[in-house]
Amino acid sequence: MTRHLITSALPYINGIKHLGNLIGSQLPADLFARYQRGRGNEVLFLCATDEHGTPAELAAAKAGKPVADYCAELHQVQAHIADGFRLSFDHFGRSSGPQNHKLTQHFAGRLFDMGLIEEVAEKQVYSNADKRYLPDRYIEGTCPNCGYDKARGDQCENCTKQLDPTDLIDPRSAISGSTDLEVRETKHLYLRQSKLRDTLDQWIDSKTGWPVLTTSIAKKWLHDGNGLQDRGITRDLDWGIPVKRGEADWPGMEGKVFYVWFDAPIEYIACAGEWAEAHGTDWERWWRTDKGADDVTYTQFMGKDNVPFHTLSFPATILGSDEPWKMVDHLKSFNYLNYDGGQFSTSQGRGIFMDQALEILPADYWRWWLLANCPETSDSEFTWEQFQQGVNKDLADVLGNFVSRVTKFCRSKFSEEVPAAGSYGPAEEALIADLQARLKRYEDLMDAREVRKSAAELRAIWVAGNEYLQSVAPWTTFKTDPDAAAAQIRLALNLINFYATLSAPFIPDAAASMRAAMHMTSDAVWPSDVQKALSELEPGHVFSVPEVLFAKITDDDREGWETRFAGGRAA
RNA sequence: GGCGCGGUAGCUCAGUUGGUUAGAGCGAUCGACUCAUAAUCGAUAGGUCGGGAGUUCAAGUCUCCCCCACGCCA
Repeated sequence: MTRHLITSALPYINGIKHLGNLIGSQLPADLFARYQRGRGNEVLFLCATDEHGTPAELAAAKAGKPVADYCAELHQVQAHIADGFRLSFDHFGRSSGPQNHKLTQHFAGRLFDMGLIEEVAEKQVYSNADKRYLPDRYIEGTCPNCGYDKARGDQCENCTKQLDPTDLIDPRSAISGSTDLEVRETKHLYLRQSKLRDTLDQWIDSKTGWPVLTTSIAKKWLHDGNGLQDRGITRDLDWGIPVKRGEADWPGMEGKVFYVWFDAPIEYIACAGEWAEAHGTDWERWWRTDKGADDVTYTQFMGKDNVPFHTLSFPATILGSDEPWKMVDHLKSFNYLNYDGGQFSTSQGRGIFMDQALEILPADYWRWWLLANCPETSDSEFTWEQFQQGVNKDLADVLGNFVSRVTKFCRSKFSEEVPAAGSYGPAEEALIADLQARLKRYEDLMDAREVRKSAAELRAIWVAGNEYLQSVAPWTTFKTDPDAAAAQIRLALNLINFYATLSAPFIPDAAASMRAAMHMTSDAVWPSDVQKALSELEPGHVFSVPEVLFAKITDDDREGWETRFAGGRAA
């Protein structure tokens, strides 16, 4: 039995995520977690909300709530929706939790001791009206280059010129519009990750089997221009983890907090602590190589925008601490899912959001289509027509209808019991051999975290059942040799169970329905031996004809949704 | 502008270290079957592999240039 630590990139707290966010990290992570559990391996699957930073503060202010209350509320909302999508986190934590406070402060102190943190004095824009320092992108003004009057302090979106806030003409706060701004000098901590460049470079070189996307992004940041740059890890904000050196105060850093990118990945570890606390168990055997985590395989899932933090910043934090923390073994990154010719956009409310998706269809529909079409090697695209076609064909026609035709045939010609007569012959042996080979391919692809190809192989396994039925044609056999037909349908009934177990990582609800229809009460066991698995249902075993597993998406449904989701999301 | 990932059948995508007639699913057409959610199964058609040049006995697969789309630029 192997042990798998699995984390999904942490969704930011300021609202409900869209399907592009879902397929970029949480859903493939869940697929892998469910698969590994299905194989009988030990899994710890963690995720959490990423709660600190200016956007959270602003969202809370907009909602008229204290930021802590706002985050607590949105955490519940996100947890509920995650549950709706059947994301099987062992723990869904919060980066604002006490464990993360302590651990983040520990890492900062440790990095300081190792000479990897320095204090830097820098100038920042302070808004008297907002009573806060403004991040560059929250300062607007006229671009000195092109005259665009809504240029941001980091870059002009019109002419793309990169700017400093002080370059702007007539700068104003993007939050309040106030022009009562002043430049103040403030001190911040910088993580000297440039000192770790060679270490990180070698570490990444030692990894094989990572997506090209992952390594190419990491390498670019390591070698581009002047190489890896040091980064500020503190901010002048109220909402965050107070800057401390371990448990001690940090002179000169009073009133400052750690920057969100520093504390968020540390939550991966703290989240295990939260989980352990809730279950009265030990988390260090998952995270400390000196305490049993040596045999853990750690896989991270994330969208490509998160790759630099996971390949460089977070490893710099861990390696820099010179403590025996578990490092990531496999870093699976995804491209973006587009929506109908453009991007999904949280800020513009463009696309389909997780709560809306669940309002119109069961989770399995989304899980299947998103995983089978995930943006694995390049950006991919969601269109309603393709979604409708894909779901109807794969789930309703190929899999769902298979269950229907088999159970209903048996009920009408025999009974709602597994028929006993006849025995498996050459056709059945051939099918079993074929399935054994396909199962091996499926396992290999799933082990390699090849999402699309795994879905394609699973679908081919479903198709094999239809091919078999079509070739042996029990409805014809029945007329001349009912015993042979009985054996054929006995095999087909067993296939339903077989499919349920294999498909559960993709479509857990439907898989459960299939097992329930077959009156399976024990936990599913991975069907490593196909021959054995297809004899699991004994003659006389009672089953039920289930409700339609997947109702089809009609053209009317599709057109209605196309219209409903054509505009932005109503605020 | 720099860099990154792509540009393969109508659509969505596979194509190891260059090597026999470039593959899959969907869609389309034709046929088979009738147990089933008008489902299933089979067959057929469809590509000068973005464009050009080069290396090679041989390039979708390597080199150079160009075009297009998307993304990143702390």
